[in-house]
Amino acid sequence: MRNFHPSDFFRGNGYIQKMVYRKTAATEERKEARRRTLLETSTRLFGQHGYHATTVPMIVAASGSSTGSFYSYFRNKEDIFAAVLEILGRKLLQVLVNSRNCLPDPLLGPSVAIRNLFLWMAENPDEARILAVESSGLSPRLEQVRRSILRLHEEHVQQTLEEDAGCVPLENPVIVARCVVGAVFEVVCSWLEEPPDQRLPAEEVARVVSQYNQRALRGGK
Amino acid sequence: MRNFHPSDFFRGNGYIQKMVYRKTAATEERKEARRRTLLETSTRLFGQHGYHATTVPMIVAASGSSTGSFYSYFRNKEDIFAAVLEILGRKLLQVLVNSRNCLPDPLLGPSVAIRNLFLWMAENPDEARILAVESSGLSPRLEQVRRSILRLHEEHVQQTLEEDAGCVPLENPVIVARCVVGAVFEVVCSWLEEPPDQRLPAEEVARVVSQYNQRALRGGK
Amino acid sequence: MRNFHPSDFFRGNGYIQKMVYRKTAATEERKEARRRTLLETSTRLFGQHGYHATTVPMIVAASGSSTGSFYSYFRNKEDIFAAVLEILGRKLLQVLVNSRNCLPDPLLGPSVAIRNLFLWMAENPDEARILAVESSGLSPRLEQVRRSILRLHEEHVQQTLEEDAGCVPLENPVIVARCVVGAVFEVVCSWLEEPPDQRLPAEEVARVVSQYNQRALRGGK
Amino acid sequence: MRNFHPSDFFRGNGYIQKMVYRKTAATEERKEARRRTLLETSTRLFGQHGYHATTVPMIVAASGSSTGSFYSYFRNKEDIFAAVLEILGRKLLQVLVNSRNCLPDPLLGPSVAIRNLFLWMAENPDEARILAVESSGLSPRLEQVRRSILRLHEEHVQQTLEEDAGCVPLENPVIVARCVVGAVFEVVCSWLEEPPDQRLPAEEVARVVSQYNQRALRGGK
DNA sequence: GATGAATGAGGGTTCATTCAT
DNA sequence: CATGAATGAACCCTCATTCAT
Repeated sequence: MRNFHPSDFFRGNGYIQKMVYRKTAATEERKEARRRTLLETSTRLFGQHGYHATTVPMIVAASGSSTGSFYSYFRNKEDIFAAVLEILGRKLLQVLVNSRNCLPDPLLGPSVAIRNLFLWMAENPDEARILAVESSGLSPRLEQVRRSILRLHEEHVQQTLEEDAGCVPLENPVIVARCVVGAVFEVVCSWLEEPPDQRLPAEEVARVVSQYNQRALRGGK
Repeated sequence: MRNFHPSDFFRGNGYIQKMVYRKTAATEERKEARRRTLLETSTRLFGQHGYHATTVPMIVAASGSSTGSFYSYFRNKEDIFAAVLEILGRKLLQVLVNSRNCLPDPLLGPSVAIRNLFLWMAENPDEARILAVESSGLSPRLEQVRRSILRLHEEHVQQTLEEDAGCVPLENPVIVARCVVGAVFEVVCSWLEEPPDQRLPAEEVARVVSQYNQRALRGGK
Repeated sequence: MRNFHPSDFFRGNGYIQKMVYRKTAATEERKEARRRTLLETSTRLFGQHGYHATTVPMIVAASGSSTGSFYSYFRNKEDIFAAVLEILGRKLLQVLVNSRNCLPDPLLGPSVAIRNLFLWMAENPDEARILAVESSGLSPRLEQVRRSILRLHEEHVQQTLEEDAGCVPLENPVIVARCVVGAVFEVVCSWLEEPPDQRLPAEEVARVVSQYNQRALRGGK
Repeated sequence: MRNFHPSDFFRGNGYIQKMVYRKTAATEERKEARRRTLLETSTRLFGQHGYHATTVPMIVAASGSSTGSFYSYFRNKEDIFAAVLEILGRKLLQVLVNSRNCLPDPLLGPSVAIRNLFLWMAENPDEARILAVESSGLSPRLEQVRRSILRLHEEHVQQTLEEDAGCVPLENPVIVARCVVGAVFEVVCSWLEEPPDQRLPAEEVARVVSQYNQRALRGGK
């Protein structure tokens, strides 16, 4: 990376924070807040209208910000989308990790995780749409971000499976993990596209999906 | 539909063929051929570059046609994409129907269909990408077309399942069908995104996916 | 050159004219005319406001054209400026060539050419400003075009000098040629920047410049 | 000038120093130092990248300053460029004056001055580029600054010529002075644009240019 | 009927400048 | 007084679509 950009110096992206000229804490906080606002607003807009139909003017208008400000926080539109994706990836992972940690019975492992995954997506339709629908077919860079998120989840699913003694021995856990993700995403998207008043209760759908995968993974046991 | 458009009078879209100016059969055939060329070319381009990155000039240049001509066959870019989608939907259904018809043993039903679905997509990467990736997150109209295709397949899967005595009794076959489709699409896409020289053989992946779903559907039996 | 652009197929730029689908002569002519209009308009605007202050909207407005049209004739703003420069280069060379051809006495060679060069620039202030002022300090590509034009003229001056028996033997004709060009450009620009009612007559200035260089070249003889 | 600006009260621009809030000398010095840093940095940047490609953020970053600070020293970007130009003008004049003062033989006057002018520019490429290339074709105000600098030099050259008894009687010394300046600038710029390893030695080029003008001015004597 | 030149709205992005802190 | 975050006008450019030929 040769040409730096202000956004390179934000916390948590692996670059040390240079130029710590003792800025007032207030300013720093406002910056963080604005950045967060931009990210939240664009998550909503990307989820509702998709990547291409969401324009930078739309984002800044909805955030009460300005074009110039936007470009001081993010290198370009692709950049903010990538940031949104990464956040979603982390949230998603959190859902899985939490599912594993708060487990009453380890035998339920995959089943509970899948159920929670579904429920989280059902409750966060914008996020779900971004992850499952809008993040595909974009630029190579974004495709890569998306892939790396999915890979993380695949790995997590894989681990969960391997820990689960009840599982049938899996020939190719990576592919199986993809099946799980694909199934959940597809069902969530279909469910979200139905008019809210005609939907089955999320809980019920979650149970069906979870059961489906559970059977596939544990051979009916 | 208030304003008619030449393309409304093409065969097979529910409108009777008006404007029977008694053209020579040759002309009619040439028109059909041109339309087909446009559709095939744009299938390739949409599959390779995606909906947004494929421009009308690109399509007509690659088809040896002209912009004006394009717009006499299709109302707009969305229109040709919808037409492409519909064709793909029919091809996909054909794959499933054929799988059912040429079945040695009805007990293998879902398993064989899933395997064939995967193999067809692996052999037709452009078509696969369009169905699984590029057709999501576009305009509401296209979303609807995509949904209606998937619904058809869900119905087909559902039928196959219901005919299959070996299946565990399915609580909600529609959702299960979605799981199947989602799993297959996700695995195909991941597989297509891997560099060709690092991919597992299509046959093998197909077997794993098919097995996964088979287990989910038949409870390991 | 990998990505072609419509403008690549214009006459006279070294690319064979492809796609000669037997277009009507009228259309071809109108295209040529529009292209010429764009070039002439932008020559004027570039000369008056400079490269950076001349915007594409300005050019198309003054040409009675449209943005889209502009970009079908020229790849971008840099491209049209390069085309303008090349035309000016050819015109300039023409002035020099004509000066040599219509020469009453070969001994007058350089002197007459310099005089005509000055007079042509004085009569075409926009063109003069572009060549002498506005074409420097731009992008590397444009710098190169400018340099190649100047090199051509240097070569021409050099030839003229070498043919001229009366010249003092020149140690380094390239540098001398640059002196000539530099002197003429600088004097023209200064002259053009004076308010028209305070200027000396062009003829007189031309004579002084020409004399100056004549003395430098022929050592007072 | 109606609206004052802090920078109006800097030394040496004709305005008496108001606002004598009796600041400590140290503060005053720091301010001067900062201003000088900004000027030196921007000289380098303007010379290397040109006026338009040099942005205010670039200048302040390279100077270790801040935007706000920048605008307390200079009214705007144009302003600092004008200041840079004026400094360069003074330096240039110094070169000429020194040449005249340290002269062993007054007959060599113009010749030595031209040689020194060339050598100074060759050794200070950023400054040379600004004077000869980047300062043309900008805003009217900057054009005026540039012109006034050149006028100073023209006057100096003119004086030198008039003192030089060996000169042929000059009909129009102003124009002749412009010829000299133009020739030197053009040769310097061409020379600077050649890759350093292909350049003739500066000394040699200086000699040729100087000789050329010497002949023009003294008629070979 | 076929052509492709023309259109122009609207996209992403930059950067000089201001002003609250 | 110094700072640098915020601003937004204006840039260049693309491309879906129309329509005269």
